[in-house]
Amino acid sequence: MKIATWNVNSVKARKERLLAWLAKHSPDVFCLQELKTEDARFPLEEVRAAGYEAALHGQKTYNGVAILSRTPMRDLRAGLDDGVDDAQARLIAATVGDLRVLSAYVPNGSEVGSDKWAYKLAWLERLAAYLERHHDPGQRLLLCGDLNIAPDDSDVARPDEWKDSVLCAPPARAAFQKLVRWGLCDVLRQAHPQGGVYSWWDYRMLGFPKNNGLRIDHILATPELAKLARSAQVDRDERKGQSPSDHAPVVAEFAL
DNA sequence: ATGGTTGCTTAGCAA
Repeated sequence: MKIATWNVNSVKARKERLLAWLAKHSPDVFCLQELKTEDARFPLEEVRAAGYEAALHGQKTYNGVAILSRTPMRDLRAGLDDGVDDAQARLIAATVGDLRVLSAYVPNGSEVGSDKWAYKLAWLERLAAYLERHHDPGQRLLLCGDLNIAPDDSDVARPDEWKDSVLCAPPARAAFQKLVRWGLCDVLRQAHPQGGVYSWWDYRMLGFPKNNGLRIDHILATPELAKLARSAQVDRDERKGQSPSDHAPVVAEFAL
């Protein structure tokens, strides 16, 4: 079973790339982030024609997440489901077979110390509470998406340049470790323990040509599921060419 | 070097 996650940075701007990627890689489950569009404007017919069902939690202009699946999904849940008044569409969950799948777009946080930074840390706390409330580490659970955290310096091409950023600051990394301690394994790290694998390169300052990358997109799995991982990688080629997203897809194969 | 680029929406925000 092939699982993938990709921050597309606008599904409308990336429609042709998305359809081409589906045709080429045929993931069984594909988590998407930053759709930047309402559900009614998602290219549903084209995605269906490619052989996928879609669970959508869209939003105009910003955010928006989805899960695509070749087989039927059930028990869809959008949002953090905690009663907080929050208009930002950043989480959707669905069950595929006996697998619970979460597609998450964690807030970027802008600058350390800003209001957006506080929202990021609060959102991560709410995500941890969501896991406690709805799940346990004994289940087959996948948390996929743009978590906007580079867990370790080995996930950053230029650690000194990024150490004070919202992607690397200690409170963000501590929030990631809290998810790990709860019972989520970092499947991509497991496949590349030496690091040096990146999933995002800033459009600015020639980020990709200089390979000034960070690993902020993740496939996390509960322990029994992580043991079934057979491969995990970043499709770095998707970052190349005309009109790429600033993120590359992360792909993992499971013996399921 | 508070720079630089992209997308959405149309001047300014978010990343």
